Amino acid sequence: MAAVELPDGEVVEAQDMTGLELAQAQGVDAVAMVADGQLCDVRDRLPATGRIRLVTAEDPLALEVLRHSAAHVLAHAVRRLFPDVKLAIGPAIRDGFYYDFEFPEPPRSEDLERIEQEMGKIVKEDLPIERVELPKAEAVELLRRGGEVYKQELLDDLQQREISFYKQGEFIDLCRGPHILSTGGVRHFKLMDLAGAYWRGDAERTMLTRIYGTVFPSREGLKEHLRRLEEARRRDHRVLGPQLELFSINNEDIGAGLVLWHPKGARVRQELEDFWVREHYRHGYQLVRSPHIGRARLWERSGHLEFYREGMYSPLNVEGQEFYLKPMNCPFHIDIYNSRTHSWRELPVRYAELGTVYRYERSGVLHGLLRVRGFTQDDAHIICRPDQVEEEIRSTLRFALHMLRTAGFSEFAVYLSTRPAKFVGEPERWDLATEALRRAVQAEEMRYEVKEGDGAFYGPKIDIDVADSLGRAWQLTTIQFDFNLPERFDMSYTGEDGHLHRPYMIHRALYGALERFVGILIEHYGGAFPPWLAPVQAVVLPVTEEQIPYSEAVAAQLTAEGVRAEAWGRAGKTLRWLIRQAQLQKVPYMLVVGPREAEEGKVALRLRTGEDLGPQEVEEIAARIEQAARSRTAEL
RNA sequence: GCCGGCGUAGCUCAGCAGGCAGAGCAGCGGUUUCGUAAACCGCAGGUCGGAGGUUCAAGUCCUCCCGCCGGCUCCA
Repeated sequence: MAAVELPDGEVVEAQDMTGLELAQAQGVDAVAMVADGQLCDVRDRLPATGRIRLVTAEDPLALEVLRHSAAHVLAHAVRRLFPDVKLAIGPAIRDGFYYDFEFPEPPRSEDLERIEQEMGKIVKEDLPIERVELPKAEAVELLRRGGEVYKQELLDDLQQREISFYKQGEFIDLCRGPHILSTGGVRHFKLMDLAGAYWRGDAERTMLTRIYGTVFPSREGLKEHLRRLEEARRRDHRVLGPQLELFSINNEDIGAGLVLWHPKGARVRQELEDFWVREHYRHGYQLVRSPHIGRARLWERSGHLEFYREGMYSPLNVEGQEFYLKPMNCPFHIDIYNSRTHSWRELPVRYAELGTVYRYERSGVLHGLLRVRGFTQDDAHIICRPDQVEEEIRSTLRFALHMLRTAGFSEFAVYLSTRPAKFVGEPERWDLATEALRRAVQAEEMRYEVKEGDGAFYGPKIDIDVADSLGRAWQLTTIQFDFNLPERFDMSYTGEDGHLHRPYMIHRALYGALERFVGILIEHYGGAFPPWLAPVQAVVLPVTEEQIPYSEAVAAQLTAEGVRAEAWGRAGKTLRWLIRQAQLQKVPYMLVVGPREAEEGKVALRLRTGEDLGPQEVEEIAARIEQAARSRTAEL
């Protein structure tokens, strides 16, 4: 007997029937069921024992099923309009679904509308979605007749004897399921985009056309989703960057993926860097600096030319010698370490550098500040003894969280990546390092997830993702062991025993890259930086032209007290206009001065939040801003 | 790199099927002297991303290049 939980919580016993039959008997509108946490088709037979849950369309778990069915409706519509398309795959994804097709003629973006309309018809027709099981030989024959070369390839990989298809009206598709019961359930959908996608993600193979869409059980769900997309668009750092005069990047003369930091963006970055430098000194790091280029032999020795050449800029030739722009800082730091011998007593050595590197990224993957070709890593290399490894990882984790929390993030996800199939170094070292990583996260009481075999070929690692204000995850911190470079550069220290030993080396970046980090911060804060990062902290706004001299005096006084303040008064500009400008520039503090304030030597404080705090002494306001900046809170 | 979309004034965009390059904002000049998200009037501003080509005529059509945007296994 299987115990089946109904959506209202009631549990009934059932056997020898399908989930669908039970649902119909119970008058339940089930679209899927969950057995052992696995989503499965409600058309399946109930298992003999175990606990099953029937899921309705409203259940969040059903969303995946709905999306997958929507992908079929999309394929159905495309097949009707373009009978010669070949179908590839059409899964549910995080925000919706897609389907990959091979079109005889690539469709144009205008075709999306037609396809959407046809999908609407199929939904209205409310075609029952049925499952058809075929013996493998028949399945092969069916796909062969239809000329479905991609589906045939998928079928070749399947081991089962019975192959499932799903059929709705005249449309049939090889599919694992599960699916909702009829096309009528796919009401609130929208096609989002058209894109190219290689078959199986392989650039060597055919370029297919991918159509993206999204679908929700309710109109409100769809509207809310579109609203969130709009909100993300409003916070897009590529839009806010130029608007807030932070940076520019689309300059044909300079080159793709190369960033110009304008004064305000440079100020934000400078504040971050100042903080970063101070904290690194406080945490026992030594700062070093290294050049932007190095001779070919350096990169030969490091192995970069052998394994990372794709990612490097072409060499420069100077006086018959080849130089490369650095894609990483590590070889330089190692060279500093190797410039003399080291005793076991002086480890750990921690070298840190805001090191600007250049990497060749394929033109199509560049994206604002988030993916660029020239960027500054907040890099460091920790060189230590085996007995120090665990404590180094622990303190680095604490340090990372401190840096991320200060920047305004409070939700983290930690991932531990272990040894991959192809690796260098001794397994014993891998084990020690991996265990040290594991014990360190446990000791810090951080929840973490293991990504088995996902480490780099040269060592295991821990990555930290943060969630921003819209709940999006960004990978920032990475802490990686390296068993490759210490060998290649023959790094050593003299142990207590008087012999030379190979040290452990850990690469780590906390923010990742300054460019990317600032991009993420812009989106996280929607451009409204906390006082310590705001490029302009306060603007003084005169009510009439009469108060311009006074407003300038106030700004000068604040500047003298260390506040980033500007006087914005201009002939002919009303207070309303000035406030609007300040709001658009997201300046945290607006200091209004009219005749009354000028008379009393005060200013009226208005916050970016719209709050009006009335007249105050200038010193009072300076103290307030300094306090907010010093504490690095987001509070104004 | 590849597929699709795009590039018109500093910014946002209009310019339909080739036929004299437009608007709003910003800028500049003036008027207004104004109390918490856009006062009013005027002026100036463009090798239509670049280079070729088709045409009597190209912002518009074709080719190449540059740059930007969405995407390129979240696997039936």
